[in-house]
Amino acid sequence: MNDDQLHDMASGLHAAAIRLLRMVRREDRHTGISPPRLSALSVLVFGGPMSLAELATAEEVRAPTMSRIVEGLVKDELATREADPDNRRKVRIAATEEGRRRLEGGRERRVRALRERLRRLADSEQRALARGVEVLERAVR
Amino acid sequence: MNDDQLHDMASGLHAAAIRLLRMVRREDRHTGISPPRLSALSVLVFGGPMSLAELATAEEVRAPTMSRIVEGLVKDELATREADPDNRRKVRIAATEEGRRRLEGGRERRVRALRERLRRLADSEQRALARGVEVLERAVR
DNA sequence: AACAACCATTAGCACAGCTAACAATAAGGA
DNA sequence: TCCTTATTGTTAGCTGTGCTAATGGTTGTT
Repeated sequence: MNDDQLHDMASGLHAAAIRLLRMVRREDRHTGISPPRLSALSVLVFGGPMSLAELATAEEVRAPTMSRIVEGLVKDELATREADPDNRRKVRIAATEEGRRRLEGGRERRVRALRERLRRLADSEQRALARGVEVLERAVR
Repeated sequence: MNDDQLHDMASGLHAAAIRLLRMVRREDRHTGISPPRLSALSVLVFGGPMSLAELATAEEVRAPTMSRIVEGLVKDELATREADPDNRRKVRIAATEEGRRRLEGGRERRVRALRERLRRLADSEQRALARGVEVLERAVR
């Protein structure tokens, strides 16, 4: 595909992604967790325990900001924060079981809402989208 | 496609959309406009002038929140706010030329960043993704 | 004319983003 | 070893964004 075609595709994909996430985000109010905390928790659940700096980098936020987000997660018992035994400057932040459950419940609601949308498509459209999603997953990795 | 297959596709699409937007969002720092203001400005540019309630609904925030976001846009001369002549309870909010320019510049940077990613894909992958994007655009409308 | 409904703003709270400054620990060189 | 420097995280203090409750105007209704 040439530059203009790629540009048009990127433009359409960008707009669609915005609409998609705006749609599913409505489901998050059921979790009772704020968006920044939910997002950080997601990184902990899928990425495993990590230091504050790692978590801040993953969320594209500065260390002081993440420090307070973690503080909130710990207060609500969704995560734990303990000193790293190897390097006592570092902290090791991890999701709790309750954190895992709450995150997974929220994510499941998002995915189900999206699935209901996709269900309305014709079967040929569903298959075309499925192939597109496979490609997209590699492209954004 | 059956329920499980749709669920898997929805799950993959959801994760990919998150990664995609997190990626392109980095370009926004060049605009010098905060994310909520940029998003509201985008609705004004693409949706045309509208009332505060309409803008708040589009952004899925409450009226007082949008009132202050608009206040910021007006202060920076990215939008105008004037009384609706037909119904003086309402306000008519519109993007300024400068607002249009700043938004379009930022969006263009986002799309270009995404395009560069898509460029790396094989031609057959690009075509498959293009078809998927067409389907997706209808699904989220 | 009185009352109700609607639209936006203001007040006041909690939280999220930032930079600057600090405290604690680790690493390295004289 | 001891002093210096780098690294890691937190605290302080600011701006901005989200909410609910309350208020001020305007419009519509009876």
